[in-house]
Amino acid sequence: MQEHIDRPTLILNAAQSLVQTQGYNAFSYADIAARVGIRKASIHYHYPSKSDLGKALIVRYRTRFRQDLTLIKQERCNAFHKLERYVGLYSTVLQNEHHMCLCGMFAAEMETLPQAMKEEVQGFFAEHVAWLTAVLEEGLRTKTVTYNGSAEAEAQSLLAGLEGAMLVGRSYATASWFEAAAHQMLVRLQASPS
Amino acid sequence: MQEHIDRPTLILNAAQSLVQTQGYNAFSYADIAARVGIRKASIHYHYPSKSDLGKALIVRYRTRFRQDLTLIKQERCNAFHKLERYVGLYSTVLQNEHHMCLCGMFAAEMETLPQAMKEEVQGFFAEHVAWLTAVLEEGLRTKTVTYNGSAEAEAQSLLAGLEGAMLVGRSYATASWFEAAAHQMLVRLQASPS
DNA sequence: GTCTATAAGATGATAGAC
DNA sequence: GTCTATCATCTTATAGAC
Repeated sequence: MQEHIDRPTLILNAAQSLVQTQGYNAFSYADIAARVGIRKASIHYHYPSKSDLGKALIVRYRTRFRQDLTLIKQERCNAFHKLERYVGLYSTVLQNEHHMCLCGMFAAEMETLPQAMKEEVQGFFAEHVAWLTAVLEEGLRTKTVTYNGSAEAEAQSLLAGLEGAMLVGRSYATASWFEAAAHQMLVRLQASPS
Repeated sequence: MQEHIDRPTLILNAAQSLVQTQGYNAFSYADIAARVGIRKASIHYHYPSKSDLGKALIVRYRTRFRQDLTLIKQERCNAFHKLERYVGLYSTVLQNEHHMCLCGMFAAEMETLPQAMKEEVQGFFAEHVAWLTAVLEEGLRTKTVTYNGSAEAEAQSLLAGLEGAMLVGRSYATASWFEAAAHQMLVRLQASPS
């Protein structure tokens, strides 16, 4: 049942895992080569420079996340449940070998990244804030979500909370740190049934 | 009026700024040497290995932050205002050349750090959660702060929100990203006068 | 497409003169 | 304490054989 996975994908998989655990500046082509079982030169054939690889990493990550967001949006469930599902996406990332959000990690290293990568990272966050803002507005209308102030500010606050909870929670061995903080954010947003 | 600042301090200052903007793995002794105007070997005299330097960085950062927390705690103001002051500390760090929280940056790179540094980073966060938990409990008693659930979970959530708001906000050029998210967190915690 | 070989430069770190 | 000089190793990247 073992699927054939092409080289470029295997390289991206290894690279993504390395970025999410150690950061973009902390891994080398040698690390990927060791994990995939090929030579460094072969990686350069598929991704000539490290920034090409980095760019491809974010593009794929954004595409996958965009699909998840679209799926959640289409689900027949209320806005609060959509937020729960959204938080679940982050929980899943973290539970997978204590991975940090790829773009959260890139955000930390932002100043050292080539321009093409910076723009992708900014696009990721802008996209998520826009998605969250829409869901929060829907939640207010349908009275399944509660908050004060603008939906956009609340979206920024929630996104910040989740990225920060991954960041800090990852520095501890216990997985519960993230879960406690994230649960607190969700409960706060839940409208009490009237 | 120019004070004499000793070499070890000048080295720490340069190193701290480099970590807060680029990360621990992205700067080298050569970068510090260029900024301070000395040679690489001189840095090794004061801090033999990079991990010695890293450790000294966190110890100083924790000490300074601890002094700030003690000062805020002693102020004659209500618990909500203490939280405002706490948020102000992060705002100040970020406004200083878009610096990320030193320990937030280290948290991202956690897996690549030597054990001695890891423990310092964990200690930093544990200390802040403990301080926030106490203030949040006081706020609930004195009715200046409002939240549901345990004070500790709320403390984790706030700390995560602030670290995350710095992380994401820093990836944009605009300073307002952090301010909007942080303001949202504060307003949410403020008890309405009865 | 993948390999070996190699380049050119950066990295953390040390020895020893001053 | 700071310097020059040097080290071994690692880094991204390329040339060319297979």
